[in-house]
Amino acid sequence: MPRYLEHRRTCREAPLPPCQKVYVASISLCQDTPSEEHCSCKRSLYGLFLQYGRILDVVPLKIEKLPEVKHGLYSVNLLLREEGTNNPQEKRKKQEEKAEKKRNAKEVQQSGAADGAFQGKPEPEDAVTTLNNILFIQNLPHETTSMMLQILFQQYPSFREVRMINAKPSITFVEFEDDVQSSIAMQSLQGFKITPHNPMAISYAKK
DNA sequence: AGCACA
Repeated sequence: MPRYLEHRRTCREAPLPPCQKVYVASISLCQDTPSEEHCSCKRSLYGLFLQYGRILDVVPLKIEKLPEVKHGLYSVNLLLREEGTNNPQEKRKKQEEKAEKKRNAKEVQQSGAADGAFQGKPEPEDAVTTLNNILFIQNLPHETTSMMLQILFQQYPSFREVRMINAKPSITFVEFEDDVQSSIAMQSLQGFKITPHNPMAISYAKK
């Protein structure tokens, strides 16, 4: 039995915690025929939403008003994770991050650097600042699939395709039709976490 | 950290 189904079964059998919130998200998706239990989109949605809480179900939606869209729209129903329900590892990491922020703030003060310290120094004309209709994504967790990335990026207009690199699973390229659209997608998804430990780092691809 | 495909 696939892991995402195991997870769902556990959810059904386990007594529910005092009800938090039920979150419903609808997302337009892939072309796969959703043969009930194994559709790659469904699996990807489980993968993407697991971090937010206890997934009750991923339900294909029927859209009568859009007869040409037979499938590809799902709602994800889940109980949002309560604050502080995260595992101890995460807690520790958060504490470390806080401590580091403090340290950094001190260093800045001591060196006398103000907010405008870098004003006047022109940014180097490198890949980070050069617009491109292709985005370069880094820091992806191993379990990332191109379907997951497609779900994330195709919600922005003029999405073209995701190209993963087999040899380097933690990076990928996402193409849009122009650099205006790619920039919007970049801003919106910058730092998006597929797992709590992997905020994605998005920059423009090198020309 | 890292930049592939055409």
